[in-house]
Amino acid sequence: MKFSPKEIEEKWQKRWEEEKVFESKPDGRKKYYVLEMFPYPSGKIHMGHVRNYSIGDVIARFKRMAGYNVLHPMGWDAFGLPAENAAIKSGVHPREWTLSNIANMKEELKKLGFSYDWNREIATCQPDYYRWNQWIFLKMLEKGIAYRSKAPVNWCPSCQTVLANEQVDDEGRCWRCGTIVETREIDSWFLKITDYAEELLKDLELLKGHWPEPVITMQKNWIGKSVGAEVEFEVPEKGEKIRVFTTRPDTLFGVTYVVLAPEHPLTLKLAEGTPQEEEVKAFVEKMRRTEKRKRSTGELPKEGVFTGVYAVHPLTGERIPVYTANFVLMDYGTGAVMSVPAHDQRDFEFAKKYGLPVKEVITPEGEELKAEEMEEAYTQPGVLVNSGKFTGLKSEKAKEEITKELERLGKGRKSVQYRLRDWNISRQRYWGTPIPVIHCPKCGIVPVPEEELPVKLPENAPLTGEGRSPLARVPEFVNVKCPKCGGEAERDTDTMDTFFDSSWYFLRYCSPKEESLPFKPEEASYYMVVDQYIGGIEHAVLHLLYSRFFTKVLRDLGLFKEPEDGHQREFFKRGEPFQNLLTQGMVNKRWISVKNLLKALGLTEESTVGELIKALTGKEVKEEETIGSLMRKHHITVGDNAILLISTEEVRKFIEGAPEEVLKPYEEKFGEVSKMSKSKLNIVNPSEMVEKYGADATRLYVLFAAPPEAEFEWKTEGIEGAYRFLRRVFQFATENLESLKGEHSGELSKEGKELRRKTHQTLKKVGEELSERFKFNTAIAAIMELFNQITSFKPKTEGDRGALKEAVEKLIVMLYPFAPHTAEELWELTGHGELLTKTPWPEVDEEALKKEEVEIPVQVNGKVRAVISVPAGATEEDVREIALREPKVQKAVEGKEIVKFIYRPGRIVNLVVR
RNA sequence: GCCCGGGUGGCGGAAUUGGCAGACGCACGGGACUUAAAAUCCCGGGGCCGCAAGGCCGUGCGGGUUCGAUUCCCGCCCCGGGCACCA
Repeated sequence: MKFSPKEIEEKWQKRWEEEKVFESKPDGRKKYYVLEMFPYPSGKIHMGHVRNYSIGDVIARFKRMAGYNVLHPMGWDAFGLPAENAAIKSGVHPREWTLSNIANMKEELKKLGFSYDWNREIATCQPDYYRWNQWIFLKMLEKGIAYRSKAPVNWCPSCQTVLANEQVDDEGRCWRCGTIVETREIDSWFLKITDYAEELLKDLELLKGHWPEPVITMQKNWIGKSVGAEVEFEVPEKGEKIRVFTTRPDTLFGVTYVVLAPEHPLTLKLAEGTPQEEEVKAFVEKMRRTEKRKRSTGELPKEGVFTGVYAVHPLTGERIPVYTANFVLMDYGTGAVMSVPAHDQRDFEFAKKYGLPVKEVITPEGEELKAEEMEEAYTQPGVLVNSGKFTGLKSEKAKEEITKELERLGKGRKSVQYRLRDWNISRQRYWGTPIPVIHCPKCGIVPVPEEELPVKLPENAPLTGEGRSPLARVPEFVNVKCPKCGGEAERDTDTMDTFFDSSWYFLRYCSPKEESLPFKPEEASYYMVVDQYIGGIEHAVLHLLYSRFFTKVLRDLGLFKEPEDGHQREFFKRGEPFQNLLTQGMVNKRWISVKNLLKALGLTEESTVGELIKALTGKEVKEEETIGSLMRKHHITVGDNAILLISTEEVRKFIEGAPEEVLKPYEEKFGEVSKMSKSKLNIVNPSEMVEKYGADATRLYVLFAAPPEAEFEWKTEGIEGAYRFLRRVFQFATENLESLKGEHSGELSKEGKELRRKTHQTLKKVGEELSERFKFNTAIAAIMELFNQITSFKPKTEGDRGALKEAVEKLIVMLYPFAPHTAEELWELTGHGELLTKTPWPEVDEEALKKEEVEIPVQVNGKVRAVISVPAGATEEDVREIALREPKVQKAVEGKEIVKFIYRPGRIVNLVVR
């Protein structure tokens, strides 16, 4: 029988849909919620998606067989800039663009045969989804979690929009378009995530062992908690106080100057009327023009000016100069620092540059430190010196004591700072959730009444990519009556950051059609917490932190009904949405740039096309055009994939075979491996793979190539291997249908027993991998091993035929989570009436695992010299005797004294000889 | 600079508690089938020496603990990622 994946796949996808086997409703069974990060509908499924969803599908299908009520939903993160950019470029409405992309991608997902409950599909751009964004926002507004503030924000001049700090990369570029970000002051809506900083940090403890360690660390760093003290420095001649934050109150006596951020409100105020006023003004102005990124990365040399005034040290009463400098940032701590040059490297460098005093107040235990001899700051803890009554204390103790003293004097207090900033959710864009508030000249900010939700996006906003929000240019949207006073008022014309949409979508899946609340408390109580979440590491902070924040907020709003029992109760109580997280690695592909190809061939852009052809094929042709000129003609740059160059008509006509094949040897040797991306043209289109090899082979390969969390390099040969394996299994089963369908009983031969043992060993191994370790690559390897044993097995007895039948049957079942279509087909062909999808995962027969004889390696001085076979119940004495009888062992110990005999039952023998 | 993760054949990777290093697959070599090729099937393989039996070496490098180390400890090198004038 011929193996035709296409037919098989269509057949079973249809059957599964007809029998509604992937639909889930709350029932008496234990639930299992497996979730993959929903995709942005960019147009096509890419390999990263395939990998993500294949991992999820293996888990979902296995858990279903293991008896769980599995919730496995899919939806679309459908708001966002690309749709709007497409509209600007080609005039197509963002809704149309998005919905047609969704339709296309859904088709692709269906062809891959993922076991989703499509009844629960959601798209965040639909009013019945985003109305709940608005509802949640209003609840947050009520609770004071959402607030309005004028704040310096990151403005991307290209996207014409405000970006969150998280959306600006470390080079100060927009995360989407790469344009350098500017700073602007804008009225915006913020969410007070900082109120939850402590809880978000503390609950990371609960996630340990369930989430990958790097993700936990990244979140921890992102929240960035520092414990220290706030200290006040008075400036008597101006009647002002400078508040600073420090993590080292123990170094307070070493303060020799104070520094304000240039943007600090006191900077200009203090300098007023001093001889330094003009200089300070010029400095502040200069800093305003300096890129924020450069300021905050430390790549600029330290620079500052004296403000002309002195502050008073809170404990010693000394007069110390006040400076303003570029290295102090307004948006961390209080925007001012106390400088302790002896014990802080930045302060040290600044002090040396401007000739400010260095005063040592901490020494390493048992050592002396001289300020004048220091070449860098001593930043470790130690023992206090020159610190009045605190001299002699250790740093830790001194921190406490000095803080207490400040509190007693009313000049300071204990303080905790976080790096985490509140989340700015306002976007001056069209394709997002309208913010449901009305600005009334009389009443101020008025929330849209709940019964008027959703505030729908108008269809006809002009999308030009310029100016502020497109919604501001739709009068019938903007102009409304104030719900409070009935007077003329205006709607807010901003839309929400799309991270808002994705911060709670996993809850909506629990009740996707609910009309009176974002989700039904009983349903969320049944399905939540997500048992297994799977997605890319790129969401380690943003999406995952926001989702944790939202879940905690929704819990505090009283939207959950706490479950009576269950292992996840603790996660539920703490508002943690995802119990286990798996971050899958990237799918990479080898490619070669024009630059590297030319280098490998020993050519330059000045070489002729003729020389290129000769180097590639050995053919002599007369083509005098230079490669550089050809590249300019086709807009190819040296960083582009060389495939572009080879595919130009001028080159293509001289080479035989596909351009990919011509380049392959050069890619192997001189190419590089990077993430599949459009710009590098190193993309493998999943749908083409499904077309050519089938969904099962594509999925099997992606899962077999590497463990899920590791990166892997896509190789065409690999998917061919997966295809061959499936075909061999299919062929073997269909060629042996008679014995696989029949009833067999009787005695087993030795080989028959071994086959049974292998079958149950594999079952045990695969079961463990699927439920605990998620190392799908080794699970598949084990299945392949079993298959290799099956094909070399020659049944001798009727009982043997039974063992063979059992082995193949179990193999089909084990194959199911990875290659479900092929497995279903074989299940049916081997005479099973019920869907394999509905078949329970088989039990391991512990009896079959037992061995009569065990193979034990025998080492002499740690080197393996022989392998002996001993009866399973052999005593240490028996084993010793068998080992010593072994000729190879005898040879190795000949003429030597056996000092020690080590036996680890069932594992190893080691003879120590001298 | 700080914090994670990693380094094993030609390649992807395996070794679950310190116990036979290299499972499984890919690529490769040899053979069978074929007029031939492809496909398929069988066999082979870490390196060095050897006709072979066998021996020696081998998990980034150097040391240590142990009967025994890819695994544990100390010191270093390299690669990938995150954070970073954060007070």
